[in-house]
Amino acid sequence: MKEGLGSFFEKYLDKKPIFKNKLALQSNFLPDQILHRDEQIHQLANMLAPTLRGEKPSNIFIYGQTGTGKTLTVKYTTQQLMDTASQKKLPVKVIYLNCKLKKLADTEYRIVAQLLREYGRNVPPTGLPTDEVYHLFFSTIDKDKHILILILDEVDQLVGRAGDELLYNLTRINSELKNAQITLIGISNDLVFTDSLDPRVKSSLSEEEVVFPPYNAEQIQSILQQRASFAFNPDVLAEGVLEKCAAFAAREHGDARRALELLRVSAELAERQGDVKVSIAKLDQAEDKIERDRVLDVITTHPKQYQVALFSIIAACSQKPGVFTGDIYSLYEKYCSQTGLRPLTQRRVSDIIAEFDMLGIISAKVISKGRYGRTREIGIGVNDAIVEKIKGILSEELGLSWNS
DNA sequence: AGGTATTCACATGAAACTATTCTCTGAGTTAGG
DNA sequence: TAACTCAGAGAATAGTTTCATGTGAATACCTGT
Repeated sequence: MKEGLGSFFEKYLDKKPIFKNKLALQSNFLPDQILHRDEQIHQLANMLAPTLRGEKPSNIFIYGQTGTGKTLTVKYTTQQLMDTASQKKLPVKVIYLNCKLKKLADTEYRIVAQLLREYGRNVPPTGLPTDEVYHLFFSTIDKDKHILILILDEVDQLVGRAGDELLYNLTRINSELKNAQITLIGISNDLVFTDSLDPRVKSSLSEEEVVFPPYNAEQIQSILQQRASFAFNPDVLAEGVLEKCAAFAAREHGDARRALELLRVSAELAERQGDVKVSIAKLDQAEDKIERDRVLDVITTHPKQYQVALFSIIAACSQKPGVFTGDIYSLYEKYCSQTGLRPLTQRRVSDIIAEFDMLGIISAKVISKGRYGRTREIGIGVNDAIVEKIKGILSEELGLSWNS
């Protein structure tokens, strides 16, 4: 047994590795050359340049769909800016915050707290009144003269969760600061989200705008090429893999992140299966695996109530197609009493169903059945193999069986 | 027949409530001088 | 008297519940032919 394992490891080491540098395929990898975004980089650089003369640049609003290189470009540009600034000893500070990160920067309080942390002041995660944190921030930031460029990634998430109060305060804060000045860079992939903003916030946040169009298949392919040359040892990619990968991602509104993930997972699969090459067939497997992992992860990390709800949905859907919210809810109540769980209200379950729909695990469409009311028509949103997996997990987690 | 009005079964929104986690404050307690 | 402890007050937040209002189209109900 021991020897078997030993030789396994030895073989493993002998094998020529597929990856040279796996990090290059991670979405936060910052290559020193960014392809197909020259124009946007140029615009950004122009907008931010006044910083170097000690003038506050306009606020900038950036939008484009997911995986179009927004974050990457902004990080790259500000990085360059910082390099120049620190060479010339100019007082510039760049802070990047991703508003989607739970528990870190998704509410007003947490953002200000996080900013303070960037300035070296530790702030408790709770317990303090919000305005006290604001005051602290105020005095901290105004202590010495500098320009702060604050990048808020995925601002739409922040506004959806916490309202535009924070943005309003931040845009207004400049007039009250004596020394420091703040410039906001908002990044969003929701094009219509600015409509829901307070008009004052909207106009001051988007003094300047930069748009990131989706990549086309060709561009994605060259991006993949670039990353692949970093990430892989030569000759591990089979003919046509990059092409297919690019085509696949281009189909989904030019999302480069997807393409990179697909490529990475394919290679991981190949490596694990002991192949020396990444074949085209691996791409399909990888696509499957990504989807499955995503779904299963969602299920196992959600609380019991969600699981019972999903259990009910699957149970109902496997009986007959075209299931409605009411059916689900009564089933749900039944299963709740079986498991000894206190059932949630229908209002809540309705939201849970909507959430599962968002996650793509089920498909729920609001339809009107005329005289017979308005409800959601619910169906399963993933393929059968995954459903079977889900069934297994759920019945184990909940201790319910599928035949009642 | 053609046109309105109803009506159903929830959807969708907003506000209020609950439980949890955390800080801060100040009264009471302790130990040392 | 200074240092320490510990309960209670206040905050922020997530997850709900409660209450209120909205809604699309299949039917019921008219109306006039």
